[in-house]
Amino acid sequence: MIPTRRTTPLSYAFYDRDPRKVARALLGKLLIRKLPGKILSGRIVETEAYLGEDDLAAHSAAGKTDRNSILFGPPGYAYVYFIYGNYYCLNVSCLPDGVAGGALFRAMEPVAGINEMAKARGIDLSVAGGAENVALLRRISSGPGRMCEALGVTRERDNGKSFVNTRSDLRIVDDGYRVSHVVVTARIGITKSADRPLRYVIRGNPFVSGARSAHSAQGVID
DNA sequence: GAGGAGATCGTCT
DNA sequence: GACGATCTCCTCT
Repeated sequence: MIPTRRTTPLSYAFYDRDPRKVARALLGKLLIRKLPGKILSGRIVETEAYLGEDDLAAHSAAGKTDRNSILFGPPGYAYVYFIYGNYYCLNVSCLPDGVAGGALFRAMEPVAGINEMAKARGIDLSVAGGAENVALLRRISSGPGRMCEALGVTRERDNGKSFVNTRSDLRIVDDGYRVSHVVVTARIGITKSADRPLRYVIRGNPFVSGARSAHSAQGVID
């Protein structure tokens, strides 16, 4: 599924709105990491919306700190945080400067630079049927921590980076791919405000994360 | 295939 | 000092 169509970078205005709309609209877009001499990319298949100060599960719920200040800044910037001593998670800020909100990238389908991303994850695609083995490909970027590891995203390197600036090495583009059905479920891995339907996944896509809980979670088709 | 628990450390109180 | 927007390994069925 190499993108051959013309791609359009998402604009500042795309992110300058309700995180629920942004999270929903991000599905099907291409997340691109430009590295010297190569490009890594994947199609976004799963996101979550975090609404700001009135959403107890959001990092911004307790107010602005050094850590979460990006969420309170202008839209279209990367908010990267370190979690559980091992993993990074990547968000994009939403809503106007001064209003907290963001969308978390939870899973993507590998599109380009697959071998590099697999290598970064410590996955060997040279085994029998590796490149066509969906179970193996899932392990590359089906989960927030996995995505970041595959794309080499770290807080030191990417926190506060613009998704809109044409010189940024972290971009999101629309290649014309259209999502037919979106399933909306409760968010994963949180305890506060855990029942709010703010997780968005492409229905039937094998690359979404949380397969265990996803089977039992009640989803609403949007 | 499903479920449980440990690893690991930055951030906040 | 406690907790956490996770992942992987291990065990059980």
